[in-house]
Amino acid sequence: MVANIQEVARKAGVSVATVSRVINNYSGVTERTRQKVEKVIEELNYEPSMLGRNLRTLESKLILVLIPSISNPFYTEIINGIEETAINLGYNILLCETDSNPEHEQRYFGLLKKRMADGIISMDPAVNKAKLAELAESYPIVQCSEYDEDINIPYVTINNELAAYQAVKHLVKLGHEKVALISSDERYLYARERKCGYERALNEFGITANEAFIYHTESISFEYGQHAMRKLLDLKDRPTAVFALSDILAIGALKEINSSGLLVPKDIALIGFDKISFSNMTYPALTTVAQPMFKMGAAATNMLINRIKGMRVESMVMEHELIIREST
Amino acid sequence: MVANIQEVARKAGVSVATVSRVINNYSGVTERTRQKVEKVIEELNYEPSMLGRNLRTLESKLILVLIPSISNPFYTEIINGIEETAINLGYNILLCETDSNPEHEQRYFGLLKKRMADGIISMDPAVNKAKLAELAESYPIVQCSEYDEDINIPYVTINNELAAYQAVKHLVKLGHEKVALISSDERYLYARERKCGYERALNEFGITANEAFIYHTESISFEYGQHAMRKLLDLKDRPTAVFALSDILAIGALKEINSSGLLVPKDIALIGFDKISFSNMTYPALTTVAQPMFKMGAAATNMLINRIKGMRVESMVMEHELIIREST
DNA sequence: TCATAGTTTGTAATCGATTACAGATTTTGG
DNA sequence: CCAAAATCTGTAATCGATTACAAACTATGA
Repeated sequence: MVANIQEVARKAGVSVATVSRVINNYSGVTERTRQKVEKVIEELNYEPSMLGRNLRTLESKLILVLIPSISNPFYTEIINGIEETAINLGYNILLCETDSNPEHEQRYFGLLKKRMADGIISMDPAVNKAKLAELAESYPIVQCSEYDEDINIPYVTINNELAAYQAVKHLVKLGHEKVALISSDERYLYARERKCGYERALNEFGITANEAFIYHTESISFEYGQHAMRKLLDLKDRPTAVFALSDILAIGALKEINSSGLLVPKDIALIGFDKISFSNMTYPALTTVAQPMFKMGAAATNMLINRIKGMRVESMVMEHELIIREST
Repeated sequence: MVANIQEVARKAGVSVATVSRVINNYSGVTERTRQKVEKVIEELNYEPSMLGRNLRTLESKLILVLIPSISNPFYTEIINGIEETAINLGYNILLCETDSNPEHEQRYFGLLKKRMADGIISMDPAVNKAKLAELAESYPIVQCSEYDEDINIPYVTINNELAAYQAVKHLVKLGHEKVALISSDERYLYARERKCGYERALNEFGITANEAFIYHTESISFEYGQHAMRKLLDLKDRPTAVFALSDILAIGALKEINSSGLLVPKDIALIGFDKISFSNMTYPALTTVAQPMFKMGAAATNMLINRIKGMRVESMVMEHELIIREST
C-alpha cells in the first residue's frame, strides 16, 4: 500500500542510499539522479517512515511536557511557547498530565527510558525531585517555572521574590496597610519565594505582617480561592487588600468578595499572579504579575533540545512585569 | 550504556525470542526461564526500546489530537477525556495546535503519513474537510465535537439544535421576548445548528426573530463577545436576554454588560454554551449548556483506537444538559 | 592517451525489537 | 520403555530507514 524506500530505489533504478541522500538533501548527488528520484517519490506518493529513521538514529524527535493539569491556563500559555519552538526545531510534544500523581509521573519517566521521547520539560511543582535528578543523569531534562536549585538540572524561571515584592509594594503605595496573602502549599518553592517578597514589602514600610492575614490553601483551584477569601472576610478586622499567589486563586477571591456585596477595588483591592488570559475577563479586570509564559516555554525548549544535542546549557531567570488594571 | 534485548539474552543464556516472550508476557515460557530472564532484566535495568518495537509492528502508539488552540478551555476538558482513555489503551497523545492554519494542519497530516502517529482525532472546525476525507481513506480518523456528515468519517457530538432550543426556551419561559443571539461564523456547522434551535424556540412561542438581535462574530474569543454585546447594548430597542454560542463569548458579553452599569440577570439575562470551568467563576455564574466533554473525548478515543485495530465504528450523539445558574 | 584526483553511486551492516518456523525437550499413554 | 503429542526454545528474517566504506565513474592535466 504505502511505498517504502526500497520501492522508490527500484523504480528509480538507484540504490536506497541514493534515495536516502535525496530525501535528506545531502550534497553529492547529481542533478539528473536527484530529479529522477524526486519524480518517483512524487509518483509513489512516498513519505519516509519515521519509524525506520527513528530506530536507525536512535531518537524519537518527541519531547515530554510534564504538567500537573492541562486545565490550568498558566500551563497552556507556556505550552504554546514550547510547541512553536519544538516544531521549528523538528520536534513534537507529548502531552503528559501528571495530576501530581507519582504513578502517572513514573509512567512518563518510563516513556523516556523506553526511548519513546528524547527529553523532558518538567513543569510539575509536585514532581519527585529525587527521581527527576536521578533520571537527569542519563537523560536530557530541563525545569520550567517551578524548579529546584539543589538538583543539578537547568531551569528557566522568574524572580518570584522580587515580583511579589513589587506587587505588594504597589498595594502599600496605594495606602493599604492591611494586606492579606492567599498562598498555597509552602512545599512549593514559588510559594515560599513569593511569601518572602510579600513580607519584605511590608517590612520595608514598617508594617508588621499579621499572621491572620496569611492564608494557606490546600490546592490552587478556584474554590480554594473563594474559601480563603471567605475566611479573610470573616475576620473582625478584615484586610483592605489581597495578594493572591495565582490568578485562579484571585478570581476565586474576587467572586467571594462580589458575592458578599463588597466592591473591588473600592472596598478591597486585589492582585493576582501569572496574567492568564482570564485575568482580563473578570469584572473588574485583575491587576496581576505577568510571567513571560510563551518566552519561558520557548527558552525551556531551546535549552532542552541543546541538551539533547549534547551541549551544556545555562539556567535563566526571565523578566516579569506588574500589570496594573482595574482591581487595584 | 542502555542494555538492549541482545545483551539480556546473552546474559540470561537464552535467545532474544525468549526474552521477547517474557517481556510481552506470552505463554509458553517455563517458570524457570522466565525468572532467569526477569532477573537479568532487573540487573541490567533493561527497558525494551519502543523504537525497535514500533518499527517491527509498524505502529507508533501515538494519536494526533487536532485542535485550533490549546488555550480554549473547551478543548482542554475534552483532551482530559482523550488522554485518560488513550493511556488506558496503551497510547499517548501528540498535541497538535492548528491555529486554524492550513499549513499547520498539513504538517500534522504529514506526521500521519510518515507513520509518526497511528490516527487522528480532529476537533478543528476549520479543518479542510476535503483533505480530511481523502486522508480518511487510508488512515484512521474520527471527528469530535465539530463534524461533517457528508464526509464519511465517524464522529461524536451532541444535538446542537436541541440544546440551543432548550436554552432559548428557558429564556422565553422566564418572560423574555427580546432574545439576542451572539453567534460565530456560520461556516461552522455547530453555529448553524444552534441558530436553528434558537429560531425554533422563538417561533414556537410566536416570537418573530429580530434580525438586529442576531450578531455574528468573526472569532470566538472574549474580545469579540465584548464587542458584540456593545453593539447589542447600543440598539435603541435593546434585548433583555442574550444567548451566546459559547461560554467565552458569554463571558465577554457579561463583562461588557457589567461595565455599562447594567446587572445580570436583572437587566439582561445571559446564557452561554459548553460549561467550561470558568463559566462558574464569573459573577454571576453563567447559566450554560453542558457538553459532556470528558465523555466525548473518551468516546472519540475509543472509536479511533477501534478503527486503528481495523474495526468498524458508529458515530454517536451524546447527551447535553442545561445548567441553570445565576445569570438567568 | 592515461594516471590521478575528485565525484557520484552502490553494497551491506546496523539500529532493537517481533515472530514464523524449525528443532529440542518434556510429557503422556499404551 | 518408546513413540507420539505437547510444550518449550532458538534461528533467522523482517520492519524501513541511515551510513561507512568500497566501487564506479568523470574530469583534469601532462
